[in-house]
Amino acid sequence: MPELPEVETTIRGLKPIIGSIIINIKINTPKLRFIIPKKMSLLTKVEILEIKRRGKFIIFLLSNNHAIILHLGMSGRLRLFEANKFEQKKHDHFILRTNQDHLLVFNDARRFGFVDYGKTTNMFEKKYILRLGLDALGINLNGKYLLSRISNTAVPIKQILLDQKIIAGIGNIYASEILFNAQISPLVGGRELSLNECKKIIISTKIILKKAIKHGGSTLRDYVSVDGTVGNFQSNFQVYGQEGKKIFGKTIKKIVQYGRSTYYCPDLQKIK
DNA sequence: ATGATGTCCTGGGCGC
DNA sequence: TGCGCCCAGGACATCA
Repeated sequence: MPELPEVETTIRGLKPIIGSIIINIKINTPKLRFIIPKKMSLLTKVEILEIKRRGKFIIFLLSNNHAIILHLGMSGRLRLFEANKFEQKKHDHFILRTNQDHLLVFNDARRFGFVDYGKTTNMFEKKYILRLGLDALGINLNGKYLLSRISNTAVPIKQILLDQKIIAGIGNIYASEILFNAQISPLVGGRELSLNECKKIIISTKIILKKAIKHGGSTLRDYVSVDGTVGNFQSNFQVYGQEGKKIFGKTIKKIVQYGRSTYYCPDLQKIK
């Protein structure tokens, strides 16, 4: 579910617990995508120093030189509650209580998400972090970088945008929206793209993702921000989920690439 | 290496 | 109202 804008919206909503002390952590479900390290449930009297994002990963830096890394997967969400207003729900897998009586709750119906914990130095050496490409909103991400990463591959650009090893943060919804914005066909192979087209894609990436963040992300089924409010960028989708509708008089089409839906407008996004 | 497919899960929506 | 089927925002493994 959650792509970069939803993860970013989540992190911004977590500001109230920065500087708080963790009192305890309750693990209701020992295994999500991976087994949750047991020693995390022993965590106590540790300050949350910082909450960062890397691609779609959420990183909590703690005062004991340890870090929690969390991925929301497809259906995961983090919610923040006042302790006295909280009612546990189905799929609340992980509950962190702070000294301010905030509860941070990780709910994930499909359990494709995960929570990991360990020494900060070790956490940044995890392969799921090391292999990430440049962040989609990173200052270093530019057309030249994209070109250098894709100039040898026939993989279609839609699939390339989903590859976290190349650009970290884009998911299936925003990939379609970005390519529509850049007026580039999702079917074009990486090696067919010029530097100028790569530049266009990166510019569109930043435009779309930033705009989505401004709108609090997109809510289709699962996603809500930490206070439970829904994002509304979905009302700005130009092509995603819009099969058969017209844009500038041209029809939007849905195709399947690598088992994932792609929406685009063949008349406006030509394969050169 | 590549690309197509399967897998981990639950739940919502739709057709019947 | 119920049932079965298909689909879903992620990421990875496996197979030919």
